[in-house]
Amino acid sequence: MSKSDNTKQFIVEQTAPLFNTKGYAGTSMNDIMSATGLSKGCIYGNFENKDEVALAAFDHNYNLVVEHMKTRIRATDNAIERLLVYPNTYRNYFRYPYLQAGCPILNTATEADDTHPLLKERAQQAVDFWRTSIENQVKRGIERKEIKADTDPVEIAVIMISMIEGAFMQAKVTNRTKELKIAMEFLEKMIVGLKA
Amino acid sequence: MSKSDNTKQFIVEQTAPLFNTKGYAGTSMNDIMSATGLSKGCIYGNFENKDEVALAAFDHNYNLVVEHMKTRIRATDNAIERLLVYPNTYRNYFRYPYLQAGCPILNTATEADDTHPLLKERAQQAVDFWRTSIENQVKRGIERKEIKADTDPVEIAVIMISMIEGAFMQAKVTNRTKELKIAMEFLEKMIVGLKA
DNA sequence: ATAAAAAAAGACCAAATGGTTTATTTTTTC
DNA sequence: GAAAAAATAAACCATTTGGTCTTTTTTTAT
Repeated sequence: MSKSDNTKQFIVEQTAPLFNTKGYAGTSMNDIMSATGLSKGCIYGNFENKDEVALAAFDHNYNLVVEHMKTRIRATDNAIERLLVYPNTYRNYFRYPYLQAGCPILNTATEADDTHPLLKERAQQAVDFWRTSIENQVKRGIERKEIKADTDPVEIAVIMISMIEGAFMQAKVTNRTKELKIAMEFLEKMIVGLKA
Repeated sequence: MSKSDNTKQFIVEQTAPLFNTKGYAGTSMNDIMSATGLSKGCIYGNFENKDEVALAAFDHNYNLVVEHMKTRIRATDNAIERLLVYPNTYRNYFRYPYLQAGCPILNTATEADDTHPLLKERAQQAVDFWRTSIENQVKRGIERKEIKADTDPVEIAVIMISMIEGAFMQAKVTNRTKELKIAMEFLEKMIVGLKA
């Protein structure tokens, strides 16, 4: 890894929480400079512009979540358990630094949907990938007779994502986990109810 | 109504969609000036600062949603129908100009949760009020024997709000209503299933 | 050890930011 | 219809914005 690759990585790591907290419009080049302790020349030597930093920061935040899920999902041995990883993770979001400022997908989607096409596209791809992942997990669960055959994979995926993101929003804005807990418990009951 | 009351109202009406679309950090005084066609002096003659305009704009957006719900709910004659108003409205959000840029609660909550205490408080109050309203509707429905006695009002409220906001986010970021439709249909089935 | 190349620092820039102040216009009151 | 008051326009301000350019430092290759 070259020096600049290193710096690039460093900038992304330091600014990713910033963008997730303050949003794209709310994060300035000055914020980026003080978060990294680097000069403007250095930032612009490694990235074209603020946009590129923001996109890299989103990718980073998103990847952290995906990697977390992948790791936990690998540790399971049936479809029901795999699905339970999602509500279980989000219910304890405060344990994971990259979720403390909120879900990067939710934050980016709501800010960028009418303002920033590139970020919006990233958020959209993230949502689509998430939905497809859940769908596939349900499908494979049906094939392996771990999940009831009449389960609708798309419906399950949509319900899970909606519930998680909606409940997460409430947790963040109320500083309570009561609603999040209720919603995640409902989801867990629903998932367990899919058992074949 | 005095001249300035009129202008104040005008400024709020013209900027409310702006703030809902571009967010607080993304909306500048210049945006406000061109949206209203008024001078800076006039804006600052009617509002202390950008903050005050933003808060008034949120209140306006939020009130439009609340009034819409109230009106539709008044036209129903049982608890099940009343609950159905929510998924029914959000599923057709594109019909209502004040929802086209997104749900003001969701947008404000996700932007302000870590950045703008005053706006955050407004969003929090909105969420709390919404949850309480649904809870009360469920409770009254139980009293009037329109809803099953073993229904948990809090759980229903949390599930409804989470589902609506989470599905709405997906609709906005994907430019599709597929997910929103699936989620709202699920909600509707669930609500109808509460019938005593 | 040194020359060349890469990376980082920091001075610089024009434009935009939120906000104030003064001037002008409009409205109200008598 | 004139004087006072209120509302609006517009010039102005310091600061911050995203971004560039030149200089200095650090790294790399010989």
